Amino acid sequence: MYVSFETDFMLRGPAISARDARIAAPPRSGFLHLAPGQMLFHQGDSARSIYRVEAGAMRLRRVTETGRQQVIAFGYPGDLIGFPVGGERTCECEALGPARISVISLGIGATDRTCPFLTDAALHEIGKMQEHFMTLSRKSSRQKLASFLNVLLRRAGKADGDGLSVCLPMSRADIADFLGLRTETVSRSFTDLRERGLIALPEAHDVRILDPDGLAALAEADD
Amino acid sequence: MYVSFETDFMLRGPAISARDARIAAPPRSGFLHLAPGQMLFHQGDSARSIYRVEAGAMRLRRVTETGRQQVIAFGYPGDLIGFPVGGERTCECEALGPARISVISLGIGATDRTCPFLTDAALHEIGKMQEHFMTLSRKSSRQKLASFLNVLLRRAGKADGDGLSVCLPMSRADIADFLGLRTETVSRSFTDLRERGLIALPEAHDVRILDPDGLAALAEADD
DNA sequence: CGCTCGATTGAAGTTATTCAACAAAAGTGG
DNA sequence: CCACTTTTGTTGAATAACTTCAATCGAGCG
Repeated sequence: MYVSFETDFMLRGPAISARDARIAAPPRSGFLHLAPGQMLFHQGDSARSIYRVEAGAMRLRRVTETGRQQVIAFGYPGDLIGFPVGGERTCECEALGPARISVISLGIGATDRTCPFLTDAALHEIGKMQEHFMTLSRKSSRQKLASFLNVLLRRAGKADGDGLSVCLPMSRADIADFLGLRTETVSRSFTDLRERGLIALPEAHDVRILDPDGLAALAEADD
Repeated sequence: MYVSFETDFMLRGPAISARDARIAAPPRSGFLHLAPGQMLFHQGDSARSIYRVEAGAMRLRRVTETGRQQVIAFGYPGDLIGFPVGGERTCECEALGPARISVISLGIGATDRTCPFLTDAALHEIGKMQEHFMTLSRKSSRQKLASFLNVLLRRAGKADGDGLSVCLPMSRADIADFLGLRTETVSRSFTDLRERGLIALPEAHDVRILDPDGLAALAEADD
């Protein structure tokens, strides 16, 4: 979950491209049930699989040699996570709450039918990451938060009475780390959006979206 | 070119993984010679190929529906650029100076030998983009610039007498856009690095690296 | 030679961060 | 189940950082 609305691909499974209808869904070698805080994988783990989030939410975080940390993405149902680079996981992944994960084995052969699937998935991942670049740069703190909530709304928004609401399974610190801000700034931005009448915060991890259009407009605004 | 030091992969060509030695270099259907400012492709172009920069430098820029622009990456010799997502280019690409580009056709079949190549390339691209996330977030302007110069030094650094130098084919505005800053801030950061004795600027587009270790230390510092 | 564009610098204004205090929620152990 | 501790979230005030607006400088070009 970066800042992308292209959920169709991930939710429906791999695209069956017209130019090769033989591409099928990849084999799933099993399901995992994770407890809150449980690690799915660590940075540097050798890997021959990727994962699909089936339920719950995951946090992907990358750490540099110097100890600098950065939340790279959040994994929501339908998201593929854990793309191995050079046969290794490039970040660590932790469950934010109870989560169900399906394992997609990448097999061993180059002509394996998983290859086109993996290629397509990796290319879509690139597109989603590019979207996230647009959010990280040149936006104010409240615009970043508005963008973030906007994406979450489309990915995990639920009808709530006559309105919409989003649950935030991650901490303020996680959100701050993801958006390149401090937790205090995130907190202030939440307050800001609330005072502007765009959202309501019945609880810290439960956001009611009062003005979806206004939120989207703020997220994409040029000023 | 994001913020990655993993140049080996790109420079040597596709990795010949031990588990499938049949993976070969992809077919190259031709070379292109671009003039300064010439576009290689536009956002939204349909695509069945990727490109490899052979000489020169390219700028990749993404534009939103609202007109917001963002420099996503720079393409240096050895870099693969133009990964199509859903059969379309997701950004526009312009030559920063005279450039030579090789075209890598992605063929039409799923079992084509280009698939493992493309998969590997896309996965490496993901890793490089993750590195760039580390630079965009939570770094000061001079740390961002130091990181940028540090990468350029490793990608395009040349021995210059008894020292090192880097040529910057892009404008200050491009650098600012890439790092999520303003041109004035980039300019001030250059001055800052110069006054700290880390670099010298004989000309605006010609940087001498006086203290490579100090530059690298600043780029990764926690303070 | 004069023009234009890109780069730099200055000063003021805005925004985010830092440090600190407090409040609220979650976890712990009796 | 309640008191206690710890963690997490919010808010305030001061500082630092980046941006904005404006002016200047210099290189490239007609």
